[in-house]
Amino acid sequence: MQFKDHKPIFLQIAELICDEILGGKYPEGERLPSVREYAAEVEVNVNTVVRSFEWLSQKDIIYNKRGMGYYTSLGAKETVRESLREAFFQETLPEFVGQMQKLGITVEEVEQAMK
Amino acid sequence: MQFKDHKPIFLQIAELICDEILGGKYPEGERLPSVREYAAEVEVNVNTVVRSFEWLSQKDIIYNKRGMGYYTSLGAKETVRESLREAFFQETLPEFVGQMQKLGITVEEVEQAMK
DNA sequence: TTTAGTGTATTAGTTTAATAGTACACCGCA
DNA sequence: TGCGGTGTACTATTAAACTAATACACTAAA
Repeated sequence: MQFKDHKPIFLQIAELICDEILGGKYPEGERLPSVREYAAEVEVNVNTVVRSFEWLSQKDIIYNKRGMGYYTSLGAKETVRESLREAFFQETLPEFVGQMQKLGITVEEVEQAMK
Repeated sequence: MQFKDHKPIFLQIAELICDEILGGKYPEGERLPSVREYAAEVEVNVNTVVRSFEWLSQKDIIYNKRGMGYYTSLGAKETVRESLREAFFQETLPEFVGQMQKLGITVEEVEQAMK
């Protein structure tokens, strides 16, 4: 897997899993691949995936069953969706608008480029 | 100065200088503060500012006069502007649109939030 | 009970960014 | 010439992220 260099890999993996949950790959209560499997899949060290899973656990997106593995929490999809929507409107959008103003880019230019 | 933790400080400083050039603070051919001055201003180590200045030199945005200091290049403002516009249309905008689609956010919602 | 697959814990080493302090060559100017 | 301000080079240290390898307790299933 390709990672961007400016952001910790374990966070990029956590976000990837969020995207997969959002895309329906792991329905609520579904078991995720083990840390060793996932590490092999994205070609990364096991410890890095452990950090990603712990990060997601802390956000109540997944949880652990001792000796069995990690499972998606109830309402995980909605949790992820809400979390990302909030980040979009509170951070991404203002940043986006700020850049537009700074560079003198009009709404029309954006609409034109979006096609 | 406040720095974000996920991005190298020397890059954030370089971008800050780009913004200042864009804002007209350092016209073409104008001398920048010395590395020591700038380091004191943003409360950072001298070596970090050195890296920022070297990074900007490599992009032909500023240049060095031996024993005298750094100066903005001819066309620096336009160089910065073009560079940022390209990044906007090639990276920021596609990423923005991708997030909208992923989260099911409509153009109307964005327009509403922008007010 | 044994076995294989879980997560977890620990230790060690590498890399990159940043800090800190020092020394040096260059330049303008008094 | 000599002084003070430039950038530059160098070494050392710290912290975070990542890699690597190992050991261990837990669980389900044979």
